[in-house]
Amino acid sequence: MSTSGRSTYHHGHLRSALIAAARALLDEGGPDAVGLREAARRVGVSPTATYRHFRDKEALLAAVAAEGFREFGAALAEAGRASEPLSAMGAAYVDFALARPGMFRLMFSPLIAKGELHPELKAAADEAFAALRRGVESRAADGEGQGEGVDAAAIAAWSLVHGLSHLILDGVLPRESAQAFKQAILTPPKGAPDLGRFTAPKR
Amino acid sequence: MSTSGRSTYHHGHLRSALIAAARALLDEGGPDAVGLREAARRVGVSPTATYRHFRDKEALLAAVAAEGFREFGAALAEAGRASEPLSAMGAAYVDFALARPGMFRLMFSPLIAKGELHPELKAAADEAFAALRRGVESRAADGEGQGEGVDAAAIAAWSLVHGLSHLILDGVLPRESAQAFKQAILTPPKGAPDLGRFTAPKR
DNA sequence: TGTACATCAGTGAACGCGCGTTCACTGATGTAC
DNA sequence: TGTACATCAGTGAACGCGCGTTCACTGATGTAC
Repeated sequence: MSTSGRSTYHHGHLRSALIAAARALLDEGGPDAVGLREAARRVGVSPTATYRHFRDKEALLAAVAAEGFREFGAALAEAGRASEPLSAMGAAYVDFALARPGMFRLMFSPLIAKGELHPELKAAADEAFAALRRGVESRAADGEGQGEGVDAAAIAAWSLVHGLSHLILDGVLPRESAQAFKQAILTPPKGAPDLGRFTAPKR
Repeated sequence: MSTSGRSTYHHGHLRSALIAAARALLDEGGPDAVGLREAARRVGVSPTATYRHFRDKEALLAAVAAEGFREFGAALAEAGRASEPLSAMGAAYVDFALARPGMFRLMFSPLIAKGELHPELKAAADEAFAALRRGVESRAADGEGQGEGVDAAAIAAWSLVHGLSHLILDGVLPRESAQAFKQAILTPPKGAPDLGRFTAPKR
């Protein structure tokens, strides 16, 4: 029952407890603030115990990021069921980034990009991105630009929300205006940006 | 003459040499790889000597980032003189990010965002952003959406190139396709995304 | 033209810190007979 | 129903590392007279 005042020698849910601790550190100080020792300390366990559950620090980070991608993907998928999927997903994207900056950064950190080493992470990330793509495709379907244009449209839309998220997160754009920005940018006042017009890139 | 095999007790250009070393570290391993000790080591000087020229590590990073912003601003300003300023500037933005990932990351790192503490950095950043804004304004001027729309348009265009840069840098989108992406996204095939149509956000 | 001396730009040793990881270990659990 | 024993999940001490920063210092430079 108590997390810190553990009385039994065996923890019981150490793996998930470590992930939770790592997430807390992530929230507090970003990816750089996550450490095996500190996570173990918070859980009330020796640093060594960590290695029962994770091969190394990177494995812990990968597990955390995988959780993040699963939640991210779920949020995007749900937004995709709205009446205006594209703008709802864009809003969901930015909301996620602003609500969990540390997690967002970790998810897109280059450390984690070595996907092959962490299949669980790769799967979760792939699915989140697939949800994103589905949203753009649904939109392109009732516009004119199909096939070719979809890739570029997806990339443009993705870049837009991703960039907006980062600019706010990094303190370049004011945080308070996030809502206004989102609405202004994501709900075109009719006849405005059709992102499905471009030619597709190679891949 | 020789940088490493220094014979004189006094270095002569230690400040700029440290900045250069820090830039090299930045290129090699990103912001986290920059350290006072390592920079000093590369210049062939004791760690302590650093403190003659920089109050602390953050001051060194700020000086480096300021250089980055000056070069960034110059590149943007030059692109702004092209026949299609907006797309030229977008291309210049992404080029800069891809050519100097470490610098780009440092420039937008939250550590540095405490602008007030580093006036030189703040000035350089402000000017770069002003150049960016001028580009968008020039475009909005010959379209219909003026005044109100400019802020949102600038933010949208900025978000687009910023997000694209990050997605490529982070290995989410393939690097090889950068050129194709840039062209597809930034040179609208006529009648496509007019980013000047939105209502302006609060600030 | 020479010299005293303040100022400037470095040195070298040391501090405390927190980190990831390895080692040999011990306490708890659960399964086979 | 009890017991032997393999397996599992932890402990505790130690490793080497590199970091930012401070201290008291010394060598070089340049200026005033």
